[in-house]
Amino acid sequence: MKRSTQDEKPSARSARLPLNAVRVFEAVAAQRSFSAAAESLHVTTAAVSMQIKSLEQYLQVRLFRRNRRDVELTPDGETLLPYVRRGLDELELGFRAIKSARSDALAISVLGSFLQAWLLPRLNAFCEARPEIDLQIRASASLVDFAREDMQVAIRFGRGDWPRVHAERLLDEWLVAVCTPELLERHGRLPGPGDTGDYPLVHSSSEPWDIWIAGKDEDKEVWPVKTGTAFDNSVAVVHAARQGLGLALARWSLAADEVAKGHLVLAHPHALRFTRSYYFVCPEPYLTLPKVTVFREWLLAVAAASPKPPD
Amino acid sequence: MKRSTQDEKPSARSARLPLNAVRVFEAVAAQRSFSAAAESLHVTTAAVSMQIKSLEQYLQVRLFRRNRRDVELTPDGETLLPYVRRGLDELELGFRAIKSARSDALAISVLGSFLQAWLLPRLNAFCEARPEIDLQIRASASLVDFAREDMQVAIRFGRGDWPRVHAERLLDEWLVAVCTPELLERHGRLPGPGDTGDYPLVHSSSEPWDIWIAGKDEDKEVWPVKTGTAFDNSVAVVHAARQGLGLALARWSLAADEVAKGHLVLAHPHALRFTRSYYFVCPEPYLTLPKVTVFREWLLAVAAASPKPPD
DNA sequence: AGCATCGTTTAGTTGTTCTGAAGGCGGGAG
DNA sequence: CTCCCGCCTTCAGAACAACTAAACGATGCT
Repeated sequence: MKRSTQDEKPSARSARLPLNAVRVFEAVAAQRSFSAAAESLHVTTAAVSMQIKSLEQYLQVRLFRRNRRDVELTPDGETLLPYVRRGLDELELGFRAIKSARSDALAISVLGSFLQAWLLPRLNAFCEARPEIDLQIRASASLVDFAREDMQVAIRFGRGDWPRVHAERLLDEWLVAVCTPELLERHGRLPGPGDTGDYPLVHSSSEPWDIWIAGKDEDKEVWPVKTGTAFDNSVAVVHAARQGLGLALARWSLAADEVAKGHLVLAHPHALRFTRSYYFVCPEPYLTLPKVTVFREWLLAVAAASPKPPD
Repeated sequence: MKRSTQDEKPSARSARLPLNAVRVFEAVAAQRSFSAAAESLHVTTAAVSMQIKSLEQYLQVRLFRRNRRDVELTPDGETLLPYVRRGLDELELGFRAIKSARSDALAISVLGSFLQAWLLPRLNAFCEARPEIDLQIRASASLVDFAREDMQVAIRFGRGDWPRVHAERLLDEWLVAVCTPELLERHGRLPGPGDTGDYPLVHSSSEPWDIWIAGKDEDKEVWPVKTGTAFDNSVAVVHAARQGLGLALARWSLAADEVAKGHLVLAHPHALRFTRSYYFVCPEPYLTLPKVTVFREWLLAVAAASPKPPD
């Protein structure tokens, strides 16, 4: 093969960018340690050291400041890191896209509470309508990293401001005061937000009664812990209320079905709006996968048909 | 170094994704040919063939259909390609970001006509205010590929819908009918859009008089060619009008300065709005580079202070 | 002080990637 | 029809990049 020095194709990508060194760079930056990165890459520290050195030589820039006890990124390294993360994520996402385009499995990540109280009761209809799609549900409290896991879509609770994903509002959320009809008859309607009358209260650690009393949104991440019956699970609170244990402050989406069936009633017509909502989330390019499209459209339709609280 | 089989760090990126093969894949996909890709990568066809083979083995998927005369992407390859492009672009962008963070040069790509008639007259102020920034202007009609060129920002004309860049509206654009004051005195005001009276007309191929007569926007890409004095350059039309050659249909941004100085006057107060505008464009992450921030803020301020047409 | 930790260096080895030549395959020219 | 050409593939060996092990320097902890 002949080689000339000046025959670059105009669109040719510079053939020498040290991609493997880039991967090593990301590992070191993530662990802030050459040795730890070496271990996670299954090579020796020496190999990592050399890769980083070669990348630094290529870029003519020092990427890490080697301290005695640890390693930190230089400003240049700090600049580079987010690009490298996004770049490698994108490549990995591509590999996963192919894998998932080849199978009929659709893996969904969803909050346990939401799954149990909202999604599961509705999911049967989808499975029957689309038996060819093989749903795999994964309940999880933490955010999915689509580049690291074979997951195609997620339902998340938040403000829809997650970086580099397609996020589409599904359902708004409210807090309502619910109890059994019997309890309501015994104690009467609540005078209003800010007052829980003489009701026995059922507490949830994530939506404490303080919110209702303050009449404000849930922006504070951590509320003071209250004594009394408390659950660390938003669904458990609803169940407790259904058992007649007391008045519960519940997420509307989780209590709505029970209210519709008459098992629970609102002790006050007011519904306290969350600033956060439920979102349908996936990597933007996955939107073109047929099974994702189908599921998304079904989900949006079902969400739109979901009852809103009174008030 | 000890090695166990099950000690994956949870955050470790799968260490074996064949990054070099990915680069080869992109080259082949771009050129639709193993041999051409080989040449642009400065290796033999055999090497390319093996890289692709190893990638196909890794993914357990055929990426190319080898025809006799050429090569085409399989659907799976088609799926993978955009991810690979984005991923490699992002990495390359990172390298460029470091390089450009280290220098005080700010490279700007801008349309020749806009540069000449709008940007240059204003740029001096910037150079004086920020002498430490070393501006490099590049006039170009085509869109810049920030991943392939060492260019930090651009000014483009369009609808602001370019993929994967930050685009911010700078200036709207109008078409106005301009001529010298003498000509206006001789021929009088135009009766209205759709009528050019008995004026001699100066034509520009990119903004032909058909637009004015139709009173419609310039959505059609190609207009029928008109006979008569015609220029293929939007600035030349303005100059021609200034020479008294006739009535010109000119972009407001290019004629405004001449109008302000009284060298040109509007033959009709109507200004025909373009749906396209001038945009400040750069890769999103570059927005954090100080020199980009400084230039962007200056540019937005100057654009906001730029005169709007009457009407 | 002495050991432990961490990154670097060196020299030698391993393993991957590349080359060059040969080969298959099909289309178009003669 | 046959031959040659263009294109990708395969193979064996060569070239090279990447890796390991071991020794080393630097530093902090005890």
